[in-house]
Amino acid sequence: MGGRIADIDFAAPAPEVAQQLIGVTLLVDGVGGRIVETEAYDRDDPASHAFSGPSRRNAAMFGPPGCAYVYRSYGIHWCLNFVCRAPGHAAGVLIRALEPTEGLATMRRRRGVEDPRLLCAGPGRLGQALAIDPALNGRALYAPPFQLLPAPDAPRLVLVAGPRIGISKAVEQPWRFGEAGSRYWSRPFPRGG
DNA sequence: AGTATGATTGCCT
DNA sequence: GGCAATCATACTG
Repeated sequence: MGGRIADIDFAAPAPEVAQQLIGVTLLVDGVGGRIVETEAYDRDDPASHAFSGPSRRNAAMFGPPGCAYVYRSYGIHWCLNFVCRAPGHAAGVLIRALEPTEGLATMRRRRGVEDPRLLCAGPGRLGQALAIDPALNGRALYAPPFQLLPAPDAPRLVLVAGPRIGISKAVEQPWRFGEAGSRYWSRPFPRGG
């Protein structure tokens, strides 16, 4: 089916894609791990980069679903999103945390820390650990260097949800999702997990 | 042109 | 808990 990669339907609304992605293994050049935390951003979402219309930075969000949207955060970090819904809709899912499983030594070297819980816990840390950079902006997620591997135990995954982090608008929207009980979140969820 | 604001992190007290 | 780093974008004039 068009738009479907691994077990993910990128044509679906962002909150659904954000939940489908939990448990999926994300690798960039063979380095990465299981996605344990995501956030959804929709086109008509005051907290989204796409809310104010197309710009040079968010152009990838207005492109086809199933591609990467890479942006610079606070002038320092490179953060990775997956574009979803129809082309031009400009919805996306921010990948916020991984449970590291592949390329631990590489990620430790890139991050400069040993603790596996500090390698990919947060969008900026994840970007550094996976060497996310602007060259990946707009690239398809179904082709190298990206790999998305289905979660073998997806039906058994238990998810938690809560408000998104670091935003000032639409703060009450519970569009942050995580794998219940994971020790690799960027921050705890308010009540569950 | 100038100013304010971030989908953050790490270091400081 | 506070705050600097650092820069693209948005908003003001």
